[in-house]
Amino acid sequence: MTTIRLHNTLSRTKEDFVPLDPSNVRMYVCGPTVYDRAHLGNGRPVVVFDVLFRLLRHVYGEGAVTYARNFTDVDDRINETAQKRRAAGAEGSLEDLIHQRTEETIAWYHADMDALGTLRPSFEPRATEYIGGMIAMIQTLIDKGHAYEVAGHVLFKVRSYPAYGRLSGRSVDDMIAGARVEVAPYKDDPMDFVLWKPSDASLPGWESPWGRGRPGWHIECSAMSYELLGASFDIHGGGIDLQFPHHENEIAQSCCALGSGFARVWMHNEMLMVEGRKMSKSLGNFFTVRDLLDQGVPGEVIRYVMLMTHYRSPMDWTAEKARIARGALEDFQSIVADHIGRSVSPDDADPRIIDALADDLNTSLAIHYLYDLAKKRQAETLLASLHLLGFDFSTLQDATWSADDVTLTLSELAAQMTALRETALTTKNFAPVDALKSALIAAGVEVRMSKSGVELVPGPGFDPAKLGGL
RNA sequence: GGCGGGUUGGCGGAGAGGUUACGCAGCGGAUUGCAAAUCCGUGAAGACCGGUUCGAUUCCGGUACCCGCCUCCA
Repeated sequence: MTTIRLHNTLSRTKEDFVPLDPSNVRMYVCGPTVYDRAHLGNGRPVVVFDVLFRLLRHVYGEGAVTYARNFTDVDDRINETAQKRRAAGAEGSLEDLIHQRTEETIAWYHADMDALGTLRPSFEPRATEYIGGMIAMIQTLIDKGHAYEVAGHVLFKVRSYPAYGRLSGRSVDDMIAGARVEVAPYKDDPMDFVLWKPSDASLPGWESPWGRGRPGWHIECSAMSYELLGASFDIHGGGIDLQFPHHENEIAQSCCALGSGFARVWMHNEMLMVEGRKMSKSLGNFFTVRDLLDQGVPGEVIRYVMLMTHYRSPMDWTAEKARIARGALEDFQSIVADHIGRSVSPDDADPRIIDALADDLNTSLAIHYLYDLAKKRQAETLLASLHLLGFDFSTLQDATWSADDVTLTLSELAAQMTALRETALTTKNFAPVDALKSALIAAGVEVRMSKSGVELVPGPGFDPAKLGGL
C-alpha cells in the first residue's frame, strides 16, 4: 500500500501517515462562514483538501474515508446582513432572514466549489444544528475548571491548559507581551477567549445555562468534529491564518473537554496572493470564484492554477497562469478526447503521480508527470491520472464552447475554407481565403491549416455571435 | 516587539549532496501560398557571506530582503 507522507504543523516535519483506523480515515477541514460569496482565497483549501480526500480514498478505499467540513452559520456578519435587509423592508422575522441568507450563501458555495471539481465532503454540518453539543462541551469545560462564567459570557481559561501555544509555537507570555490582545474588563486573563456570549433581542440566540446567547466561533468546530468524527481523529486542515488563534483554541477546548489527543495531523495551506499581498476581507483586494467563472475562466482552469503551486507555498493568482493552465488542459483534453466518458479506474493513474501526491501533496510534481504522459501520448494513463487529480473536463467544456451548433458551424466553415483554399492553390488567388481567415480570427477562432485541410478551434476570445455572417 | 515561512534560469515553479525538473516566453530547424498551430532541437538558475564536504543550489551558521500570524479571515 502507498505510504502517504504529510507535513504536520504540530511537529513541523513530514511524517508517515498512519490512520487510527484504516477502515475509517477521518478528516476535518474548517469551512466557510456563510455570509457572502466565497472569494478565490476561500477556494484554495477546498481544492487542496479535495486532492487529499481523493488520495485517501484511492489509498484506503472510497468508503473508508470520512471528510467533514462545516458551515459557520452563526456569525455577527450574517446578523448584520439580515438586519440590513429588515431595515430595507424585507419580510419575516430576523431568524427567517438569517436563515434565508445562510441558505442562499450555502447554495452559492456549493455551486462555486462544484465548479472547481471538488467532491462534496461526507458531512457538511451547520453550526446551528450542533448548539446542544456546544453547550454540553462548554459545561464540561466549566465543570473541569477550564472555563468560567462572567457577565453572561463563558470564557476559556487559557492558563489552565499548559500546552496552549504548541501548535502555533508561541508562549502565552510572549503573546501578551506583544500587546494587541483584546482587553475586555470581565476577563480574568487577557488571553482568555469566549466560548459563549449573550444575545440581546436583536440577535439570534439559544437558551443555555448562562442565559440566552450564542456560541463563540472556536467552540463550533470542536463540538462538530467531536460529534461527527469522535474525540480523536486523523487530520485537521485549514488555512495557515487559522493556525492561531482558531486552531490553537480548538485544541485547548477539545483536549480539555475530552481528555483526548484530538487531531493527530494538522495541515495548513498557505495564502492566496493578489499583487503580492494576501487576498483577504480586510484588505478588500478580493474577487470571488463566481467572478472568475462569469468572466469565462473555467473552474478546471482555476483548479489547475491552484495545483501548479505546492499547498504550503503562497500562491499568486495571475491571468498569465490562467492562460497557461487553459493551454495545458486543452492539450490534455485533445489527447484523451477519445477516452472521455469511458470508465477509468484511479488504479490506472501513473504511479509516479500517486507517489508525488503521497509525498505531502506535491501537485506541482504531479503536473510535471502529466506533461510527460501527454508527450508520450499515453492517453489512458493520462486520463486516469487527471481523474485522480479531479479533472473530468465537464466544466472546461461547459464553460467554453461545447454547444453542438457551434461545433457544427465551425466544421462547416472549415470545410468551406478547405474548398476555397484548394481552389486558390491552383488559381493563385488567395484573397477569398485570407478574407475568411481574417474574419475567423476576428471572431476569436484559431485557424490551423495543413496539407490535409483546415482545422478551426475556438481561441481564448472566441465569440460565436461573430460567426453569424460567415 | 514575539512567532512562523520564504528567497531557484526572462517569468512561473519542483526534486535531488555529485547525473535533464517541467511549463511559459526566447532562439534554431521542420512544416506552410503567407501566417498560426504543430513537431524536433536548444541556451539560460538557485539572494549575500562564511562553515562542513573530495564535491552544495541542496546540510549548518550569519546577513539582507520579502511574506504571513499575533485583530474577522482559508
